[in-house]
Amino acid sequence: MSAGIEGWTAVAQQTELRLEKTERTPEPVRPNLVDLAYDAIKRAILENTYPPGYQAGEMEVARQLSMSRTPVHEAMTRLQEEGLVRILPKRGILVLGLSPADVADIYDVIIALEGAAAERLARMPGPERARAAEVLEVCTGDMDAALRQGDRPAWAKADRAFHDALSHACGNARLDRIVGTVADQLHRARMFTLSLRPLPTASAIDHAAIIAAVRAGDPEAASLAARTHRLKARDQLLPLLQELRLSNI
Amino acid sequence: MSAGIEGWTAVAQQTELRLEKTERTPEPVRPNLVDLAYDAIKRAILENTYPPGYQAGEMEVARQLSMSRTPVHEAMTRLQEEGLVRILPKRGILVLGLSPADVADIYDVIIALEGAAAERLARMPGPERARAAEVLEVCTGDMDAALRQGDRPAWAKADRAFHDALSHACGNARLDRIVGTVADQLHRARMFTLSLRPLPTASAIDHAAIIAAVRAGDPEAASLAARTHRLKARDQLLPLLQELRLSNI
DNA sequence: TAATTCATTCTTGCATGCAAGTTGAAATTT
DNA sequence: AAATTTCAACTTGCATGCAAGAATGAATTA
Repeated sequence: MSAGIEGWTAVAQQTELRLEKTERTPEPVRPNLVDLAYDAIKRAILENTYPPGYQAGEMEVARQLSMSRTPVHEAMTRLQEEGLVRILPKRGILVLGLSPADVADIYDVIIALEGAAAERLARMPGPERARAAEVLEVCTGDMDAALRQGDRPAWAKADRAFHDALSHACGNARLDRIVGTVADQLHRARMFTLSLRPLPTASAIDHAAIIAAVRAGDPEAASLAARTHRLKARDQLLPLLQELRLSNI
Repeated sequence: MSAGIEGWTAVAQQTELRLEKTERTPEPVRPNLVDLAYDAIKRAILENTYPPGYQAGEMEVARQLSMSRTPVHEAMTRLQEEGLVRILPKRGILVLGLSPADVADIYDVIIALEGAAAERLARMPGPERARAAEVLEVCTGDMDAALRQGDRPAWAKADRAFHDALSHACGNARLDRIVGTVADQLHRARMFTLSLRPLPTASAIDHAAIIAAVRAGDPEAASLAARTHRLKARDQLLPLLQELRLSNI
């Protein structure tokens, strides 16, 4: 499980958190404060504004978001369920880090589910497959473009878009949701090592293989390609994390 | 996604909900009311005390649990994330049903993840594999015993225990947690059709195959056996649900 | 009679109040 | 001086208060 760093000093003391509207929120017709708090805090964690080990009281976060404690409290509960923070009974929240073991676990889940998504996608009727393949190809194109310019953040964003599209297009909303949640957690680790890895030129080939299998309507091949792709990514990322000996991100 | 039944009459009007301690709760050193409410409501839904279409205000539920609205409110948010209820903006909560499509989606997720769990299990070092295999065998034994006595509920319970043990023993806490959540949702559908299905004598054989593959340390075979088992269950359950034309459970 | 408007009541979303529990340090003892 | 106890400030968990929004039904109009 997630291992937090107990004895850290709080770093992001007086940060101002923004309340922005994220896309993934279901249907925020009348946006409620809980969702706003949830999104803001989650973003702060994933973008390392709240680094692992950061400890804060609800009051403090509530002040930063200019709302009362109640919505923050609820948001924290949610975040704890996702494994991003731990609520220390009467001592506030602790932002958790990801150990290499955590990352490995997350990859297991993603590999299994994304494989299933690719398989499903390849089983869809032709027109839908073609449409999905086109979306995926656009993402891959964006990745190539970013790669040629050496723009790593843009590459990461396009890569993320590819994988989001993959699980989204498969038509299984639950699967999509779970993959999204788990991929969010991976995001931190990937961003952290983004500048340390060689430019991932191989990814484009992997993605092409997935797209081809989807186009061909070959579920087995699609699943295999998707899983292989993530496996390779995992085997590239994990040694880096262990080498860094940060042990936690 | 889950389709609720809009125009139902509330059935379980004055039910008294019990606050019992469930085993799955992480570490309830000092049990907080939110978890209590969450468990109680979830159990009520899964056991059909709150049937699909049941609509209730927070106040009402809070009274049944003899607590204030706040913990109930938080619990409802969690349950909505799991897809068990929908919060109707100012009209209370609606217990959702599972359409056959929902069940199919859930099976996709479980098949993928349980396959991964079995694979992981088969990759573990010998002693751990043996220990896990023994646990699994005990569950299978319980199933056989229940089957011989025609005790369907006992069989279902033992079957559940087998699958819980499988994902639990694989050592990936996140995977275990996700599978647990999703399997919970399946529980309703399975219980609903429990008396309508023929006695599932084939399950024992499937389980034996999984156990054998784990014992042999054959990840591929283990994964395949686990997935095949769930696939068969799905193909048996889904037609029944569609035939029942309840369309929602 | 049917449809529309209006008002009343109920319910939720969030803020705040209160009590229980925890932390950290001062004060006391050994 | 070290260890233990006591105490005060702070924080959370939950209850409650309040205001905004929605539903229901009455009253009015066509």
